[in-house]
Amino acid sequence: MSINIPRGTQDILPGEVEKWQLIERKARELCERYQYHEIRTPIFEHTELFHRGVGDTTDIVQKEMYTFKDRGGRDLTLRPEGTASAVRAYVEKKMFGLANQPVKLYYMGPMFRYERPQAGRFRQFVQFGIEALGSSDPAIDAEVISLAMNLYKELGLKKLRLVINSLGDKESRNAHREALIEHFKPRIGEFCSDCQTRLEKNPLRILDCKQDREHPLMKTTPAITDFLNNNSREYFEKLQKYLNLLDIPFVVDPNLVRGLDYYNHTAFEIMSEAEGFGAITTLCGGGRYNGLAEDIGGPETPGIGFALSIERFIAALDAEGIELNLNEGIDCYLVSLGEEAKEYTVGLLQQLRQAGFSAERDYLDRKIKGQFKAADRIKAKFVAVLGDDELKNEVINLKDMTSGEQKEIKLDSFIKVFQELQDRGGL
RNA sequence: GCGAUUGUGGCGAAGUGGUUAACGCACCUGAUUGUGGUUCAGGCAUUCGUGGGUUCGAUUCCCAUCAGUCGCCCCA
Repeated sequence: MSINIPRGTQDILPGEVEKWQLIERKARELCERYQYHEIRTPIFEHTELFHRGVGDTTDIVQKEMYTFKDRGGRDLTLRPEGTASAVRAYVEKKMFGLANQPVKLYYMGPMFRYERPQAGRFRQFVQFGIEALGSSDPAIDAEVISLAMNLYKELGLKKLRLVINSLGDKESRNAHREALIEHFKPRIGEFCSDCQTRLEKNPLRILDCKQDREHPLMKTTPAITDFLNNNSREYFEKLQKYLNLLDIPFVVDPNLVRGLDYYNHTAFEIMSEAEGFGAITTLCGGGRYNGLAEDIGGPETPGIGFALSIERFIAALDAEGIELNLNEGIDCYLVSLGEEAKEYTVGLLQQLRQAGFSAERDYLDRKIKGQFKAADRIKAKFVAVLGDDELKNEVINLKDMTSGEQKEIKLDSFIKVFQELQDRGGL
């Protein structure tokens, strides 16, 4: 029996990996423009970090973590998300003391959650995320959102839906929480068992329940918007003003509740509205997490960020039928006939590559026909044929594969002629 | 954790309780002894996911198991 890939993981093969590379390149380039700088943190952390950072009541911590003990008995966990690590590093490396403030970071890499895989959900998946630490200006909330939106747009996504909400500050949240409990308590028996346990632990999550969506009480829930104190309300209004200023369309959804405990004030989600997308449409999620740094043992620090999955990004591109501009094809394929010519093309191939061209040759002792087929298959723009005749006359036959034209070129000037050819774009 | 569904060559996909398991694509060879994308002819499964059972006989029936896919919960 051969061994196969672990459940919920993927091999990304050549042909598909180019999409990843393009998105990764775009993301880095965009971060550069926005002045977010990469941070690389370990793929595993002390389990405690996620208990404190992500929150004990979350599904992630309760049932989705890859937790293990190392040989020294340390309790470690493969990171299920990126924010906790980034903030841990921020605190541990005392980045709050840097001259450059706010601290703007980005990361890209694999995350791990033990879940049943389905469309858009994996056990190992790749997130790109950014974090802005040290500013509580709603303008930076807008900046964070705009970076995500721009990344999607620059790669061609159109069917996007940005949903925002405010969870308010601590005071607002508590007031809302009390109101929710009061609202649901009298008839909580009519709700699903999950919601019944949510009532005391985290009543906000009831709003997210899909099972009880039709219950009459769900239509009259006290909205967080009505419980925002002046400070929170003002913050939310400013954010909306900035989003309008940036021409970023959005809808306010008072029921938007993010699954992680650390969020307050701004919460947002970007979803794909493409037809034929799977059941999971969330491409990107994020929000403000003032207080998280403190929970981890650092100074009081405001922060905001998002995370998006590359897998879902690609799924959205595919769903919208967007062809990425991946440069395909190689510059030159060398066909050789006979042992002597073959030896010669080994050197020629090297020269082409050193001159900056993508070039390939046959390594399977194929006949000329087979070599041409191979050249065609990898979309060679040109094929250079070197046989005994050419070698004798010190020439090489260069064929333009799009036009079919063929020309004899002096062997010793081949690289130079080939270079000139590129500027003209053909024979 | 729960549910549905699928598992036949490199890929897609028929099929039947019984000597040789369709077909398409891809690939290889030749027609064309040094020129690709077209055509034609040939070639390409000694595990029909794995293990067990029923049977004279199972790829087809039953059970178990593993894996994939999709959905629920929740999330990126």
